[in-house]
Amino acid sequence: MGRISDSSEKIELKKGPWTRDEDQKLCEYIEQFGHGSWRALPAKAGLERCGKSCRLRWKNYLRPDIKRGKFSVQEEKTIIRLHALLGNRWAVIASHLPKRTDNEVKNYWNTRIKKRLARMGIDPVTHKLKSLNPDGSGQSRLAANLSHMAQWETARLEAEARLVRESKRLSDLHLQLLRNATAPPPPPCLDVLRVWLATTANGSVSGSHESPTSTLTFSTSSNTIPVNGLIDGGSIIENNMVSIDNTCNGFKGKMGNSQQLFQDNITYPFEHDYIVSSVTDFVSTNHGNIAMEENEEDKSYWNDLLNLLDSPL
DNA sequence: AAACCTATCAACCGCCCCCTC
DNA sequence: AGAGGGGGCGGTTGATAGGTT
Repeated sequence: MGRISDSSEKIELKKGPWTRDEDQKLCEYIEQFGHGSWRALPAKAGLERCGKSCRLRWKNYLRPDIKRGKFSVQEEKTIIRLHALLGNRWAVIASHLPKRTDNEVKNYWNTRIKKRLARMGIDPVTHKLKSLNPDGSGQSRLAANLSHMAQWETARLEAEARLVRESKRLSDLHLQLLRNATAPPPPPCLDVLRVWLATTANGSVSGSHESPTSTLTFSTSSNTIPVNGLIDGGSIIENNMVSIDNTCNGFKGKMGNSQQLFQDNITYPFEHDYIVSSVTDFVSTNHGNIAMEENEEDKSYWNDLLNLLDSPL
C-alpha cells in the first residue's frame, strides 16, 4: 500500500534514548488528555518524536502499571508454557502476565529462556528435543505430537477469532450500558486457554471437538530430561541444566542461604496430557491472571516442567 | 588497568491488520 | 471494493553495563 512510515517523515525527528524531560512531557500530556491519536500527540505534547516512538515509550516504559525487574519462577513458567502453545505471540503471552510488556517478555525469552532451553537440548522454536535417540527413534512420535499440536493450534485460533468477535460485540454493549449509567458486567476474558479447556474435558479430546484428521491416541508417558539448577528464593539464578555434572558440584560453593539446588527430572510441555494439565492448572489457579505465589507451586513447576527423559519415546 | 567479550534491554524498523471513507 | 491511515506486533539493532582474560 505504499504507506509512509512515521520514521520517514520529512521533519527531522529525534531518535534514540528518551530524556527525563521528554518522559515528563509525555506523561503529563497523557495524564491530562489521554493519548488520543498517537500520530498527533507529539506536536500537541511538544515532543520532537514520531507518534510511534511516543506510543512505544509509554507502553513499554512510562505506563504506571508496569512491573519491572526480575521475572519470578511463576512468570517464567507461564512464558514457557504459553510459548509452547502459542509460539512467538508475545503480546498474547504478555497479556497473561500482569504488568509485564510484550517487549519485556520477548527480551526475556530471547536473552534467557531461549538459551537455557538450547542448553537443555530443546529447540526453543519447536519445543522439541534436538537430540533424540541416536538411531532417530522417537522422531515419528514427536512428529505426530507436533502434528497434533498444529491441529489444536488451528482449532484454537478459530476459537480465538470467534471470541474476538464476541468480545467486540459485548464491548459495544458494555459501552452502551455505560452510557445508560448502568453498571455493566465485566467484558469476557479473552482467555484462549479456557476455550481449550472447554474442549478438553478430563484432559482428553472429546466428542465433536476431536480433530477429524487425527488418529493419535494420547499417551500418559512424558518427555523428560535431566536437569540441575539453582533456585534463589523464588527466582532461578542459574540452571546450566545438563551441562553441569550430575552431582551438582558445579554449583557448590556459590550458594547463599536462600539458595537451593535442584536436580530433577523435567517433564517438558510437549505431550498433549501435559499441556492440558498445565493449562488446567494455569487457568484454575489464576482465573486468567497469574498468581505470584512461589512455594509449592514453584517446586511442582520444576518437578513437572523439568522431569527426565528416563523413558524411551 | 586495559582490552575484549557477553548479556541485557530500550528503541527502532518494517510489515500486517483493521477500520474508515 | 479498495485505497489509505493508524495502531499493533515481532524481529532486530545498538548502547552500555558487567564480567573475564
